[in-house]
Amino acid sequence: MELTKSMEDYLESIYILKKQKRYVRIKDIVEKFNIAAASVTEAMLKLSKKNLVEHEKYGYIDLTEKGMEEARRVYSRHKILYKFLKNILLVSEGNSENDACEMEHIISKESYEKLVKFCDFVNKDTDTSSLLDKFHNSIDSKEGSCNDNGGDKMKNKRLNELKLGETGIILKIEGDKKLRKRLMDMGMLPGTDVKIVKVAPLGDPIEMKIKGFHLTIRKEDAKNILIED
Amino acid sequence: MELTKSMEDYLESIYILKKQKRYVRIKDIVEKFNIAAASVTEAMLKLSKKNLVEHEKYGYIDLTEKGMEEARRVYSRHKILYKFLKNILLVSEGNSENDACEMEHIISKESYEKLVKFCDFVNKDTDTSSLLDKFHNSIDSKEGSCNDNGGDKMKNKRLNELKLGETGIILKIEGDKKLRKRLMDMGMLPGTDVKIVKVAPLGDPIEMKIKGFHLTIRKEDAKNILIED
DNA sequence: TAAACTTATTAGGTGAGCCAAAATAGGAGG
DNA sequence: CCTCCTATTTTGGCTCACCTAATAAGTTTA
Repeated sequence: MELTKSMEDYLESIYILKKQKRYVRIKDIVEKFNIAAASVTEAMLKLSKKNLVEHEKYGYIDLTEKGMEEARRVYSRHKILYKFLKNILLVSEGNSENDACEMEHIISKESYEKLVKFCDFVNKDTDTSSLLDKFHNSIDSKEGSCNDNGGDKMKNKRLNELKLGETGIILKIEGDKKLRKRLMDMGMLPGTDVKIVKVAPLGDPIEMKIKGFHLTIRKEDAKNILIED
Repeated sequence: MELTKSMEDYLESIYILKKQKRYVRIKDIVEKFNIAAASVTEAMLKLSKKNLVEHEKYGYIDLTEKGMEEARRVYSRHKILYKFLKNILLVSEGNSENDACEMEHIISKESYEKLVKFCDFVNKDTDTSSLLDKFHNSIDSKEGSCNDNGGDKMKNKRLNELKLGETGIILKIEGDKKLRKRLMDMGMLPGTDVKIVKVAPLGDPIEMKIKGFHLTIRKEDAKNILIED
C-alpha cells in the first residue's frame, strides 16, 4: 500500500472523528489540521481512488474497510507511543501528543510490537511500578547528565578503553592495510555493535561479542579500532 | 533555524563521514543515501546559503560551527533512540537503526531528555537489570497480547467501566445538553486524560484525576462519557 | 422561493526534494 | 600537452502537499 504521512493522517483523523461525530465532512478535517479546504478535497479524491475512503461530492466522508484497517494500524501506534511518553517517561501531554503524532507514521512493526509488550510488562509487573516511581523521582532531582549537544564534544574512544560489559559501535579501523583487512574479515566493520564480555588480568587480550559470536583480540590491535558509544 | 528532515540528514551524514574519512565529497553522500549526485549538489548549495556547510565547487565539504551543532543535535538523538530500541526493547539492529534514523528528526527536546534519563537509569540501577532480564524473557515467550489492528475492534468503554487505577482518554460526551455543558465546564473535554483514583463501595460516586485535580461524579453521569484506553 | 450564508470544488500556482541527461571541471597516464 | 575517465554541476522536469481566488452546490431564513 505505502501511504504517505499525510494520507495516514487524513485516514486517522477520519477514524477518530467518526467515533465522535457519526458524520464526517471536509470542514471537520479542515478544522482539525488547520489547512485550506482545497487541500482536503484534493486529498479525499486521492484516497477515494485508492479505495480507502468513500466520498461523493458535497457529501459525507466515510472509510472503506481497507481505509479502516489502515487508520487503525496508525492509531494503535499513536496510542502506545503516547502512553509510553506520557505515563512512563512522564513527558508533558502536549509533547507526548505531538511526538506520537509524528512517530506513529514511521515506527516499524517490530518496534511497535516490542513497545506494546514493554508497556504491558510495566503495567502488570508489580515490582516494576516501585522501580518506575524511583525513576520518576530521579527525573525531577538530577537535572544533569543530559548533554543535548553542547558541552562535551562526544569524543571517541578506542576499543581498548571500553570497560567490561560496556557496548559501543565501531566507527573506523586504523592501522596498516594488512591489519585492517584481518580485522574486517573477522566482522569488524564500521557500524557494527560490540560488547566487551571478558578482559584478561592485564587488559590483554580482550574478548568481545560481535554479531552474535565471541571474538578475542589483542589489546595492541584493539587500539586501532575507534568506537563511539 | 527549522531544518527539514532531508537537510538534517545531510548534516548528520557529513558529520559521521568526517569522523571516518577526514575528507567528505559529494560522492560519499551520494553513496550513503543512494540518490542522484544532482540532488546532493543542490542540497549543499542550500546548506551553504544557510551557513551550515562550506563547499566550494568541485571541492571538499565541511561543516561550519553552526552546522556542526545541528548535526550533533540530530546525532545525539539518533544514538539514544537506537540504544533504547536495540538494548532495552531488543528490537533488531536493522529496525533500530531505521527507526532511529526517522525519529531523530521529530522527537521533541523534552522527550529526548527524558529518554536519556530513562536509559541512564536503566543502566545504573542494579535492581533494574534483573527486571529488564525478566522483561526480555517475557518478550520471547508470550507472543500474544499485541493486536496490531486485526482481531478485536478497539471497542470503547464508558467511564463507569474503568477500574480503580486505570487511565483513559475522553472520547465523547453524550446525554442532554445541560449535562454535557456541566461536565464540560468541569474540564471533561474530548482528548483529556482521566485516571480513576477512588470508587465508593457500590461503584458510586467515582473519583477521578483530571488535568491535575480531583473530580467526583455520579456513576449515572459517568455512563455518558465514552472513553478509549 | 429567492437572497444570504456556509461549505465544497475547480483552477492555477508554490516550494521541497527528488530525477535523468547534458555540459563541464579535474586528475591520471600516455 | 592531450586524452580519457570520473566527479560535479547545470538544466529542465516530476510528484507531493500545500496555497489563494474564483466558482458552484447546499442550506437557512426572511
